[in-house]
Amino acid sequence: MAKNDKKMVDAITSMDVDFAQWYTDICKKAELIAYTSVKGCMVIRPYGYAIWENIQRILDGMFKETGHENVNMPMFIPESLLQKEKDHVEGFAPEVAWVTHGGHDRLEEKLCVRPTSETLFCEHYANIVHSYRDLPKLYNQWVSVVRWEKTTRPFLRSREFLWQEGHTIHATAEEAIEETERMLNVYTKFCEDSLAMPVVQGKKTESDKFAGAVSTYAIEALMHDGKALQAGTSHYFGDGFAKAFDIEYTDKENKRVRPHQTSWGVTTRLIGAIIMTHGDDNGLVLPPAVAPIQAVIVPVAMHKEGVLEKANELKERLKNAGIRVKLDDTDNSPGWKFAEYEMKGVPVRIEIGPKDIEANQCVIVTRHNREKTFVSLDEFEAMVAQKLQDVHDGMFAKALANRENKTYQCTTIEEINKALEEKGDGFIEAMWCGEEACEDEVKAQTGAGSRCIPLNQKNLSDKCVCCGKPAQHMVLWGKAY
RNA sequence: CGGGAUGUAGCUCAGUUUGGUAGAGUGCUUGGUUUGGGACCAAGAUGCCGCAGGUUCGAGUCCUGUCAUCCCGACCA
Repeated sequence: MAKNDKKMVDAITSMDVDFAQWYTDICKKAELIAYTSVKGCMVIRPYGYAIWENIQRILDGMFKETGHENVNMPMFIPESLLQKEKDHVEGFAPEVAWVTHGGHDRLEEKLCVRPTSETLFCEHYANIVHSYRDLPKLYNQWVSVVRWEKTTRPFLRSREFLWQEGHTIHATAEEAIEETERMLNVYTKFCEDSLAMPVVQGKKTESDKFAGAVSTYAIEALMHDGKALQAGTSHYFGDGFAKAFDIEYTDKENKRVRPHQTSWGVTTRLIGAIIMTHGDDNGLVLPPAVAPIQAVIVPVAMHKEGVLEKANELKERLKNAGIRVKLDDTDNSPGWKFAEYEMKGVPVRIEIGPKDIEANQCVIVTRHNREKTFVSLDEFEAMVAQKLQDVHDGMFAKALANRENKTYQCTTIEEINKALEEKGDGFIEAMWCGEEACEDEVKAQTGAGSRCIPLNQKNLSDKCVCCGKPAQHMVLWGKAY
């Protein structure tokens, strides 16, 4: 540890002292966001947006790989259209923003700013789906949506947020269910392989599912402070929306039948998840796959002959190797740069100075553990690539260990409270009878709500943790963002 | 939406009790010296004191309203 540690830590609030303040500090100091004069609407600054662009690029590739096409729907929904599906409108009505005027004139029918686009997709599908030959339609869009949240936080809960929403329509229930599961798996793979973030796949309980869905699946992640964050959802709609929006097609037997639908989405909340899963007291720690800068080169004693030339040469070598690299040749001190790029979460730092050049080497420092390695320039590109992989693996292992240390099996409410009290917030695995009353009771008595019914079930007991009646499922419980 | 707190230079904050010419540190600009964990010297620039009303000869300071941010609840991706 460097002797100047204290000075660096002073830059942000320690996560152990005040996790919420630490989170806000990271958002601002790593230049991810800036606040604006509109509550809950933030500027996503270039560095933050670059993370989102990388998330988009990778996910969009995965969507295309699974046969999806991108489209763009209007941002306005007429009130009458929103109201076609009863559960859907009831679920979203409390948080929609309305447009009532165009210029100076009051609108005949007010327009809702989309909180999600099921209704628009359904209206469109009713127009273009006529035959089994028209199915499936596998659509996705990258847009922003608006939900009039009461309490807002950068990335985690803003009134406008960026997301992708996939909307698909299929000939049969089986196909649609398969799609729902496929996309849940795509999200899981993305979180684990690209964000180094382990997630639990599960099904939402009846009370917690999407407004209008038959079933909602989700991936749940555990943050460093032991609180849960829903990282993505995938819904199966059955033919409920098709009924409400009068979507029908003619099948091979010349019969009129209803198609089955899905929708699925992830949002800029994933950036919040990255911050809270991987960050530390020195700042952000970014997964290499989505880091805007994967490797930063810090020249030492820059004015000395040959240093900057060598640094530039290393930059070119990494660029040619397909690594996102930045050379910082500003005249800030090396120490300043070290701290700066740690705050920004750059996975790998390369130091190159006169002593290194003489020895045909450089120093590679990995962000997640701040380990230094001296590396021969002969194997430079391969070693940087290896270190990026090490950072990813190390981050994943650390996040998984955190989750495992904070996952508690309980068979009574007393045990839940005891675990949360003694070990801190975390995931609770406990059996449940399936009654909403018990779900509510557990939350009321422990503060931990049901997060999901994990697909990977364990049989911890044959009795409900709350009422003691026969258990149906193991539920994952936790306090959530 | 309920309870609490805060808005003054890019950032962190003092000044508000007791109304009287707008402050500090840091950052920024320029020049020089430096450079392996947030360097140093010198000179310089930077403010509708969140916004709108009101009281007053005079408001950063007092009063009313409003907006934003943070924390704790209820609701949510």
